[in-house]
Amino acid sequence: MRSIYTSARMLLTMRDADEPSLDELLMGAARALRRRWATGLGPDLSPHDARALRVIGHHGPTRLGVVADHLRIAPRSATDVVDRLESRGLVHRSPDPADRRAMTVSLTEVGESVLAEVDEARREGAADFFGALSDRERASLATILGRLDPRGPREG
Amino acid sequence: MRSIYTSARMLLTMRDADEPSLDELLMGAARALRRRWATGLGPDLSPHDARALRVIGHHGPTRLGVVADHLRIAPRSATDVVDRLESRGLVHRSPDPADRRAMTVSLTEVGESVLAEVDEARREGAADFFGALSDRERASLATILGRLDPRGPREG
DNA sequence: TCATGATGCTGAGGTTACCTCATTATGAGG
DNA sequence: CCTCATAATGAGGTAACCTCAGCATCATGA
Repeated sequence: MRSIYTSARMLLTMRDADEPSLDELLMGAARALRRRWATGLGPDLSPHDARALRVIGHHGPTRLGVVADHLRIAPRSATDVVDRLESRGLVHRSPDPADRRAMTVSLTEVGESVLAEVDEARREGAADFFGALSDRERASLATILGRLDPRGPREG
Repeated sequence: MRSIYTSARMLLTMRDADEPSLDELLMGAARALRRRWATGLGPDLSPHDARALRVIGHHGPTRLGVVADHLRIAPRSATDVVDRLESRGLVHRSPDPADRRAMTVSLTEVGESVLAEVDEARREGAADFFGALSDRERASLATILGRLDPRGPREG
């Protein structure tokens, strides 16, 4: 209990006022990386649509509901997202052979190549972004970030 | 079976498939912190409105246009944001004494106390989130994140 | 000093990406 | 086979943006 007040709390509250705090640094870095990725996408594909493309491409033939889960949107909204991608020729629907109620979505050839570009730009952006760090720093960063609890305070 | 190569590129591209990459770790950590903050806000204040409240509270009497700049929205949209906060009694408009075209926005007493709560929840959320780390790890994380370029690749 | 153009806010109206609810078709268990 | 759950989608609504136009005011320079 003492450590909350003697260490963690101190480090987080008694810093110099003009230095960014840890949370600002973290959010700033995330924002910078997101911006870099977004500019790499070009004007024709929103980050959200790119994400949908990645989900579908990674998953293979994907049910609409699965797309919704991964994008954290309502199932009904996945229909619209897929409609949009389909109208641009990036994906196509097929009936799910295992369940005649369901549709699966897959990438078209155009979709595959667009996804390859997106993935490459993304990988390149990340490599460039983290390229400012040394190998040791990258390893250290990965270790530390890995120790942060990605779940809420009281969930698991 | 991984090779002896440990260069930067290798670290970024030849990781184990089930281990999250550095960019995933970073975005995951940012998302976790954002979620923690959002749940602390309660259902009555969106993250965006909370941000507006912080901008106004930190700035003192703030022109609508300044609010727009900080929220990265069009000036016209700042009017709506301030309308909403005003209708909830959190801020009030006053004419700008230096420019009779302009309005400034300030926190009401209620706004001050809501902002104090928001700030406290935010600070607490961050302290709790980074509390999983040791002092050394926090210091190291701050140093490393500080070395990442928050600007784009070719801007400054 | 006054015409001219820029600036600050807001009314009007449009777009977009969500949402809920209802409907249709199908699956799955008593 | 009857009933309930589930998958996708049509219909319709909402919230948060946007642009454009308009009004008041400021700033400039002839």
